[in-house]
Amino acid sequence: MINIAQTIAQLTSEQEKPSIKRISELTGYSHSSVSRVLNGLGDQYRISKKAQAAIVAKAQELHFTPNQIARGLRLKKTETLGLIVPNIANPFFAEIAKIITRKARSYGYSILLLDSEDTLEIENQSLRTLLARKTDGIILFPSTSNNELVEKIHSDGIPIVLVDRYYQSSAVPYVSSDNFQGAKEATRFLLQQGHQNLLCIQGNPDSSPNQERVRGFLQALQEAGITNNSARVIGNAFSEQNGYDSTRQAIQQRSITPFTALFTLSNLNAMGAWKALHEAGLSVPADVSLLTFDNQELLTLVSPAVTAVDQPKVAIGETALDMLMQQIQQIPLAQTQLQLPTQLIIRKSVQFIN
Amino acid sequence: MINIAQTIAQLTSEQEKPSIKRISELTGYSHSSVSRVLNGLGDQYRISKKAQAAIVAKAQELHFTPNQIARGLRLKKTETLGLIVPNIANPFFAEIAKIITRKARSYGYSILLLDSEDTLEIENQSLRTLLARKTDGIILFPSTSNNELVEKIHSDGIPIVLVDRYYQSSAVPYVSSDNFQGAKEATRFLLQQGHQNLLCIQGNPDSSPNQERVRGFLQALQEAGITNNSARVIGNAFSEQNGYDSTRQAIQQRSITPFTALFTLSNLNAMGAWKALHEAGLSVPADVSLLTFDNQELLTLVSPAVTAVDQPKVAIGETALDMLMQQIQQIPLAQTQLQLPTQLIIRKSVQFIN
DNA sequence: TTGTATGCGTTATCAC
DNA sequence: GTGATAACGCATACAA
Repeated sequence: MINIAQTIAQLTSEQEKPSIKRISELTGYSHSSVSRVLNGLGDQYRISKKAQAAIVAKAQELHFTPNQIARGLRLKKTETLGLIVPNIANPFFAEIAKIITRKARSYGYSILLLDSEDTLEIENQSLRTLLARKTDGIILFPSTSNNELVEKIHSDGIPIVLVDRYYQSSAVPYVSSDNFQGAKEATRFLLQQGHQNLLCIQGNPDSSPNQERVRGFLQALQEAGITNNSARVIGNAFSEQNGYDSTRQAIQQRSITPFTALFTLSNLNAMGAWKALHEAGLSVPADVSLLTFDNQELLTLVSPAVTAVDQPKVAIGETALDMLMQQIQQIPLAQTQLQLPTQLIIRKSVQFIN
Repeated sequence: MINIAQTIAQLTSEQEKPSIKRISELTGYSHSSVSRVLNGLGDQYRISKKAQAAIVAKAQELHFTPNQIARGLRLKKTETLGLIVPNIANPFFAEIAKIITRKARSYGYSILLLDSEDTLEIENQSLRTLLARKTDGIILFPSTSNNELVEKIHSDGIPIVLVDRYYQSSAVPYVSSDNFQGAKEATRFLLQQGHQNLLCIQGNPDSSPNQERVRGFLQALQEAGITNNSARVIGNAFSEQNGYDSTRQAIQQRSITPFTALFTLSNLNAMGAWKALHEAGLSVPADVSLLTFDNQELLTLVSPAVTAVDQPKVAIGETALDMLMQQIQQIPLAQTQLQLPTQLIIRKSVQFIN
């Protein structure tokens, strides 16, 4: 009786996971042959039609899918890419993540998503995770303006590309918006509309996009003959809170430092500024004109719709992936440091004055 | 000469990747001992302090990190979770993804992110990808109202939990908002404010959240003695476009089917409706009151701020992960089908009339 | 206290 | 045409 029970148990457990070994047992062919056939190498190895048919049939019957873990171990490639973003809940990052995910899928690659919370500590922990998991490449939105671990990864020859932010005087490949030109163009537009007293609400001063945007802002002012404007750059974070606080403070000191236009350096900053302006009873653009870096759907919904510098998110995401895939395929990169042009989208939040 | 060159090449290539084998060679201890020490089992196996010290020192020197692929193959667990969302660029999904990613990290788990584009085909492809990659569990935001593959995965004992949407009369565990109660409460509020002629702009009629919301809407009307209102549910997708189109159409037919309040069933629908209302020169709430399911930051920025049904995103994300981890750890779930309470957030977009 | 041998599922090298 | 056999890097049962 015990034997029978055991036999039944065995038969039942014989419902093992489909594997090459199992197909080999069931068809009578060696696992080498099975592997070859299933990888489409049957003809190349001149395996008989009969054997091929039997193997394929059994594989389909068992719904066989190769174990990617085993495959990854053997092949030393996982067909997985690591993506580290500072905050996936921020639409800017989410939209680019979408582009990247979609394109990666078209390459047959999957995405391991890590959220660094805009923190060096978690960023590095995430990088180590990706290293241990042997992802074939890494796409990183850096949270700081330099990172030794990233430099090491790059010099170790592991494919990596930086997006949005980058490191000064570093050879690590990156793709970002042309923040300098974008900010300069936006500032010029403000000046053309007759605004002389501008106020710039910046984000994280330690980040390259912010630095470049501020540089564009100041350069446009300088070219217009307006000098000594560095005091007109306030704020310190890419957050709604900072946009709100900085704007409130600016409004209070308006008698000392007057302004007719606000240039916010990110979408979150713009949202905060917008709130503060409305709370103070100031009307856009009648009282204060508003222009922001980083175009977003919601800017078209508020009234008046907000004039914005649009970043080429699709191009950024696709280029990042292309650059990464080229590294993975050992194709030398034509350009390793790319700054893509932005576009000024004129809406209703900037008024002409004189 | 050739020999020398070869020797040098060997020496150089001797810079192999750090591995247990390598540490074993360098320290003179067997790889079993190395593995044990590195997994913190040194004392348990009574490995000498001296050996432990030597092994740990060498591991640190080489910056050894265990290869998670090999580990996964051996241990049959990857410490990776699959997350399939319909659209990572939609803030609702992105915010929950953030919660999930963060909490997963605290468990030591990583997230493989797939975007199904709200399509059954890509959803199934994504599921197969996760199966092949042997993720320890799957969190799925379904794109349809049933899916045989999901049922099979669940009956195969693979940990899975559905989020936001779920399947009728299915045993697959899920967590979502209490869409019925939320919609009912919102509708009641509209009625209390004196509105009798309501119009509901729905999302995907094939999805469970939409069905439940519509049910709540109709039930509240019925309880108020208002009948024959099914004609007052229009639209067919959770998109801005559908919100826009449906609203425009409703405005045109306003003389036939008058309405004083609009109840949109998602944030994107609300955005579209908002646009259409403004384009038509209708003022909120003076001409038309607006209330939407799905609270979002941007609803506080527009003027007037929009009254909304807030879904407990944090609780949804965390509960989903808890339920998944319990399955992974073979802990029986106390409840497999959870509907979490929503909260009506009253702002300025609904006017009292009589 | 430590080492040997085996296997996870796959692909690749070689032999016949 | 096909099949042993080894190897990827790790963990572990079994020895000693």
